[in-house]
Amino acid sequence: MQISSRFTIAIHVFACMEIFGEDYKITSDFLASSINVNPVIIRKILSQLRNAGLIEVARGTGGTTTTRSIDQITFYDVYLAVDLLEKGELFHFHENPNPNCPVGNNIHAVMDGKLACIQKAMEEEMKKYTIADVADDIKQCLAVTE
Amino acid sequence: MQISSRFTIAIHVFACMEIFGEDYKITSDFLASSINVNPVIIRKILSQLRNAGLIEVARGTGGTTTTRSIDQITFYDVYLAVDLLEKGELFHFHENPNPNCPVGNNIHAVMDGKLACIQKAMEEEMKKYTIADVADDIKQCLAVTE
DNA sequence: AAAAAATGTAATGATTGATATTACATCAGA
DNA sequence: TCTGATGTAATATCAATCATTACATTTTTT
Repeated sequence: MQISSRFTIAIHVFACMEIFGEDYKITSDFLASSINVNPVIIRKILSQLRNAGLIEVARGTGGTTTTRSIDQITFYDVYLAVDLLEKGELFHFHENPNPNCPVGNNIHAVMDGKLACIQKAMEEEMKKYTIADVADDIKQCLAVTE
Repeated sequence: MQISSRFTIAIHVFACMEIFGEDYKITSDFLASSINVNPVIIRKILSQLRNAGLIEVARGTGGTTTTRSIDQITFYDVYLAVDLLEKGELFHFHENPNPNCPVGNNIHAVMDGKLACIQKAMEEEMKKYTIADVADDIKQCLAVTE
């Protein structure tokens, strides 16, 4: 099963805030038009980012701003905000192995540590990339094609 | 979104094959009873493992065997066999960013490499663990509690 | 005070994937 | 031939994603 597109959409949101923030007011309609999804989807994601403390959203007047420097916002921060895993577990373990079976009785305990390591490897790699990396790369793309 | 329990079930299958393989015939009913899911689910997973070349399943008579030593079967092998990702991509990218927007036009190219690195970090960690590791740990659990 | 523009959010629907279950054709060995 | 097993189609339930409509609420502007 894939990780929800909410994640890439959220990164896209931040990129728009950085690239267009000075010249435009960043509304959900504005974002929806760049990302090409429904504005309500954007608003839900903005809510999640706001709840995670990553952005502030102006009611009434509209507009979105980051609460800290974008080189301090990692992919992992965004992932946590937007892709709520049940109890934070990446792997879905089958619920009820047979406790009367020597394997069923121990499989969970034996695998948990290994699965946690795998999840951690992914999360640590996610922490290496920031919104600033994405914004810089896009700026470079734009500079080249000018 | 979580990774399907087919993955942990498949590991459980291999563990049963190793722990019980000498004393019992490993049928889908036998496995279903230890894992506590429907036998048809097990048969589907066995099919996937067979298609991936990891096991052989005897028709008619029944029974399952591995095609190679279990210290040569990694979590990654099992994951690939069982959790078919669309085009192998862990992340679901929003499909149609606006090509007329400077951000929408470049976001995909700019992010793809980073997402691939994250996915690779996870896959490389998966390659570190084998079925033998799991089986050994279970044997140790059983030795202690005897 | 009213209008305009935007957010917050509930409600509904379509679609997809996971899992469970029934049913039955097929296969191999006794 | 009978029995026990696999292979697989068909169907159902459930949860999650994403789209969409509708509307209450908030803030600024006029």
